[in-house]
Amino acid sequence: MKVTIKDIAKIAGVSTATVSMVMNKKDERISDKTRQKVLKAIEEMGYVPNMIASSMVTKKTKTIGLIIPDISNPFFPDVARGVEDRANEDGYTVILCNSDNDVEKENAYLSILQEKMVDGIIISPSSNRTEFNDEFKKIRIPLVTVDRDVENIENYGKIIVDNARGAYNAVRYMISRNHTRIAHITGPFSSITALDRFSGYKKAIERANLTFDESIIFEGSYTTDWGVESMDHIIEHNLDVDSVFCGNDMIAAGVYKSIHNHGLIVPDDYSVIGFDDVEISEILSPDLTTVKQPKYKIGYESAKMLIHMISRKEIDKKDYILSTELIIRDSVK
Amino acid sequence: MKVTIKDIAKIAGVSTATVSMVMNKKDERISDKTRQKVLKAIEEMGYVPNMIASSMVTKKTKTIGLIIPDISNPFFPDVARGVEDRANEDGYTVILCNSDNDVEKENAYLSILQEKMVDGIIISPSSNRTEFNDEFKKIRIPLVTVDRDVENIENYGKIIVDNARGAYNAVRYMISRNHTRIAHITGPFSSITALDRFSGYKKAIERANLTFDESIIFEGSYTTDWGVESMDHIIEHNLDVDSVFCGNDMIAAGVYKSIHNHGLIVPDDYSVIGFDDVEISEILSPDLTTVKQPKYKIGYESAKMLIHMISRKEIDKKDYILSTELIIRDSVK
DNA sequence: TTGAAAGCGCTAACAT
DNA sequence: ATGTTAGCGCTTTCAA
Repeated sequence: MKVTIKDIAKIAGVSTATVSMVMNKKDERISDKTRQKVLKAIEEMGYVPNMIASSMVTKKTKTIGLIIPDISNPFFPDVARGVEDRANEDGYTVILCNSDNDVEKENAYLSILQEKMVDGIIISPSSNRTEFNDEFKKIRIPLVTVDRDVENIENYGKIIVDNARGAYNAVRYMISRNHTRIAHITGPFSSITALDRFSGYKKAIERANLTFDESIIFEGSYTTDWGVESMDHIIEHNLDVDSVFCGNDMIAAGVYKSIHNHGLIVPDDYSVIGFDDVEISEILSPDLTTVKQPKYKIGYESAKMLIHMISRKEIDKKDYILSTELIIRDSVK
Repeated sequence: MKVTIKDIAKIAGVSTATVSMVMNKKDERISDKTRQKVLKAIEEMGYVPNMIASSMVTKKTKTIGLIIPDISNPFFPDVARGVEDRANEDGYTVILCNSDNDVEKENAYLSILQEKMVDGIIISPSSNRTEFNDEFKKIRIPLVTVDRDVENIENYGKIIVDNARGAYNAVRYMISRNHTRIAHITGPFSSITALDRFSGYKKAIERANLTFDESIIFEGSYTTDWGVESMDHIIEHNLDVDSVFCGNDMIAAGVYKSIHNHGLIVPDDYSVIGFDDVEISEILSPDLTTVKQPKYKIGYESAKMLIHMISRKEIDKKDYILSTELIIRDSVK
């Protein structure tokens, strides 16, 4: 039989109310003698408080939900880590949910989390989500969206990364190093991040009075394969290109591959810049110059904002825009 | 005000027991008319069942805890994903905990998880754990250990990977390709996996009647830096080595780096084999030959075993040993 | 400084 | 086929 607060009360010869108070450090006015008796009983019996029962009355589970597309995507582990670290600081625990960018799955998790009475939710919404008058609208607990922006939902917090500016700075850097024909290999334009990075690229090109050339824009997926394929095309068709700005580091890795496969050299033959700064950027040789996303910080700050919303019982509408940082390594001539 | 089962009962003009029954699909003997009334009320009121209250009586939270050293370590996201997928199949949700290989933190999570009344725990125990007569012994709920083995605890499940055999096969492969001076750059021998891989290496060397040479064993950490440092040493001291078997892929990445930095070529100058098969092994050029760990499967099977233990209410002691696979790519001559 | 007791929202045994 | 009711283990007034 599980030992409960009643057992402790009996052993210590006090009431359950007293035990509860010392457990929760609301024991300023409990005599030291009583406190010791209680503590001793707890120790001896190996009492483990039942937080479910406590949640029942306090209406707090000290749990938050984290919904992301896929923890296997190298972008998210650091985000998750940031969330967990911040949550942990305030005694929260986090439930991890992978949505696979599937709106159905996302909705399912959204409602399970609410049934489990989590105190709040952090979500990186599926890029396929088009209708927001559904599950999202029904959410009555604190919510913060991350990374991908979502229109039409109210009463929620928002952490975003300034992708456009990150891209802009990267391309400007290339231009400052005398590159004039900068290709852009990007992820799908159905994703807002890809769109934003593209717009930053374009703006930098135009501001520098270079000609924007659609034929050296390669829209595809955020994968190594897409990087290889696009770069193969550039090299084999002998396109007039001196450098390439990649939508993310995976694409950049593919670009490296293609360049090496053709017996060419980074940055001598082509300069390359990536985006994200995942682990691989320091593994590639030469080390990849890339736009660093504050992944850990994204997670950390979103948890911070959420917890703030939870404890203030008020909705904190302020958006939080995080900026990127250009990490200059060795892939630009 | 939150709507509760009572409200639904009132609106539908039935008892809470009835509502409960239709909610839980235990409604074979509820008339169709009543069921419809209930369903309609639930729909109209936007009723969200309170699972905490239900856990209170059923003693099941449908939640499992997952304790790993660090989700940012590229080995774990796939494991976590496997756990979540299997858990999800049976309606379980998972709480993610990062221990940082810190026994204190691990113990803290172990007790929090029990307070939260999780139905079971999957843990990749800290390699620093030496005493098992502590928190571990006190655990009264289903538990399965993963990846790292732990002695002296009973009543738990166990998923292990045959590291020794994986290493053995890798080294044998190198030998079959006429390598005779195979260096081994490995992680810390405080970790059982490093020890096992080393023993596999040694066995392969000895079985082939090659001489085991301690001076080409480099024990350090599972990092790129350690790979660079060790390989630099090998090259700069001109050690008699024709190939290197690495304790993991990060080390192999460092080895590549060092080789490239010295203007040498993989595999022409040195053949290289890694361990784990994380994403980077396909990003390195040439593609890295490596020993693949079934990361996703490790997670999936551990969750499967755990859920089995949970639902059978009996402890399933059988260990489950997963094997590795040598993925032959282009880094061995 | 401490205890008694109500009640959180639900399920399950027992009635009807 | 459906309703009544007693808890589950805790916290929190309110009394003493």
